Amino acid sequence: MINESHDKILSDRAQYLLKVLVERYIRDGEPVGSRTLSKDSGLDLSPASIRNIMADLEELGLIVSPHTSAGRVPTVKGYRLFVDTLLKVKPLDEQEVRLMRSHLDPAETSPQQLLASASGLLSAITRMTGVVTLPKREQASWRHIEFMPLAENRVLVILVLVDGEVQNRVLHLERGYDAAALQQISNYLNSHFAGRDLSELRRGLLNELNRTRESMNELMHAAITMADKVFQVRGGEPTYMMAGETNLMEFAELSDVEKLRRLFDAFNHKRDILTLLDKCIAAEGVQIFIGEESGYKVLDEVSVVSAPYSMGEGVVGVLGVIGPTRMAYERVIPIVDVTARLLSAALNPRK
Amino acid sequence: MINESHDKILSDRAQYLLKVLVERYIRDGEPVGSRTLSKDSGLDLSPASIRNIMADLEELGLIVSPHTSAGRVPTVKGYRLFVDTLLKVKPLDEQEVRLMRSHLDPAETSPQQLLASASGLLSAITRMTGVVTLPKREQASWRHIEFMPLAENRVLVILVLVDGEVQNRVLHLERGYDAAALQQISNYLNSHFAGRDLSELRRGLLNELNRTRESMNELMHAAITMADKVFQVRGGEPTYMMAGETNLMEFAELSDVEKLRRLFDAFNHKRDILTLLDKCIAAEGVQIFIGEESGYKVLDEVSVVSAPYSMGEGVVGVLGVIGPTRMAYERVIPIVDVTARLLSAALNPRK
DNA sequence: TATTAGCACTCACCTTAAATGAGTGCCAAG
DNA sequence: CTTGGCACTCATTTAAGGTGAGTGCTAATA
Repeated sequence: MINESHDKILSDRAQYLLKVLVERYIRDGEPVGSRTLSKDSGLDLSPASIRNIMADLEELGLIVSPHTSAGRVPTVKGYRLFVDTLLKVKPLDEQEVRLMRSHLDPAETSPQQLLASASGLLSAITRMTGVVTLPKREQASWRHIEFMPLAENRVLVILVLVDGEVQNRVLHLERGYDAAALQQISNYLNSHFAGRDLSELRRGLLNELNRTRESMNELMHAAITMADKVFQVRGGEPTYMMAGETNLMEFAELSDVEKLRRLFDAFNHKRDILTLLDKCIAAEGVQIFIGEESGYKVLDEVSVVSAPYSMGEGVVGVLGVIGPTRMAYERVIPIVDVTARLLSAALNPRK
Repeated sequence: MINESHDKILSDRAQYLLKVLVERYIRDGEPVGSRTLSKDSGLDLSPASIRNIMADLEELGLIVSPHTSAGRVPTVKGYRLFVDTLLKVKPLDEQEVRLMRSHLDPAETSPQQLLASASGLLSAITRMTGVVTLPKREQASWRHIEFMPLAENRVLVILVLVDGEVQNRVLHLERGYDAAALQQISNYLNSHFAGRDLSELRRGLLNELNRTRESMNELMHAAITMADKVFQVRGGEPTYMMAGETNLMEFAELSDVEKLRRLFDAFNHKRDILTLLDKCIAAEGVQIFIGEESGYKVLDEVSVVSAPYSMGEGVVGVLGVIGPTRMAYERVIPIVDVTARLLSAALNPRK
């Protein structure tokens, strides 16, 4: 009775059986029993022996049975072991990659459209939900700014970033400026600051403000405070693009309307999903959150497979796939990986 | 046996009973039987008499029983009669209107945001799905256009409309232009054509093209063909904003995942919904499509209540609510009506 | 003629019980 | 260590009976 099985290293055979079990469960979604496993494994073992091993696996918390007389199902820990050490990701074949590349054409008119294509592609190819976070732009630089008067002291700001993305917002000011004044302000900012990195811009502005404190005319002062306002509120809250949400309705484990509703609500509120995806932006390659690992209750029954993509210098966003824990990881992982690479390439036609 | 009931005019009493039945069914979603109706109606009639009348109503196709021993449920025809002649829409009380108005603040920074607020408001207040089509802009005029060179013969076009909305798109051209040339082109277009109505613009352009055929320098020619390109493809396909899709999951009649999936897919494909909503743009006030009336199979189980809204001169878009056929029309109708008015008012601060 | 009471009938829905069968744990023998 | 055997568990299925809401019809009543 000495508990020597507690941190017992899994035998190769046990690991192999876990692998077979997970694969089988992923394939058809039903608890797999000892007899099935015995046949499926190809090993020459009787169901009874399999049962012994399964008992070990259960003791280690890698599998559970949903109820007494059902087969076993992988736990999160089981999936984790599976994807971390048992899984063989077979690279996509050339033809698939070519197909994917054709959907992420760098000649696509705008980066925005590229991102939309990427999430659509992920969703279409995996038949699950594709998601792409919009680029963090702290280190992006802008190339042109334009101001335009609106009614009642409001000013429309148009900001063009180097990659051709256009942002616009409306500023409420204390006083109005006429078109000519605004034109001067635009000119001043464009000639002095265009091309600067957004994060270093504010420092530059403050410097300028100090340096020229006395000599400065009112217009320049206005220009600088206005620019400050613009870049202060930059971009609103970050967000993402999704595609294929409805695909998730096909999966039996989500066929409960209440669960679906919670999941979709989470998609709409975005906050949880975003903070989760943000964790991946630091990581190097593909990241996987299985079920409850994510830490969000709504995501208990789904897994997220993600990978960062880059633009210009560094990583700026994350893309991925959301689907049931019981997803075909060995397929999804390379798909996400390749999509991230292709997107990065498409976003950097220069290189 | 002479069929004199065939196009019999409904007695007042029968109509009244239909009204009570529909109201009751809307209230708690279950088939209503003769006994319930007898009590609910307030009339001093026994269930047996009610049954006779219900038989008449059924013969006229206004109600049906889902199965032999259930109560009766309104048919589409029944709902139609109900909303057309039986329904008393009570106007919203002052307080509600004030609340709604506060959510559609004309000081809202951009029209886009106003539309988003409107659909959000509709969804929040009805607990169903709110939808707002984006304005048709054929008659809108623009106030400023700007071109900016991108890599590889592509040009970024920024178009500012009079209401402050900004549109941008990318043109692929046969040859490249440098920043200076594009600047000249912008200047030319802005000084000659800004403020023109978009629909008459192309005519103006063609005239100009003919008038100055020989005397024209290459740049002007480029300007005109470019502008033509811009305004030709104006705006991509029309679309709409939605809010509260997930609210529909609460309704029992849509608790079937398969139905939900089809409905949500329809929302995503937009085409059917848009053509349906477009029909309403011509109508004066509130329009109602009940179930299959819409002509789209996916919408069989839902109703659409819509009203057009205006901006500047005429009607430019439609907003509305999508919910189960069994919705509280007497509440939804005034809500949609008022929202349309408030939105129109907010979009026309001048007037 | 309109209304009503009475009655037989239908049918969804619930409860109960029994049968089924996949799967398990454990033990003793190989 | 492996295996056959065996008793046991328990979700799932099937059948059967009971319940009750609701109906249509008929005949009596006002």
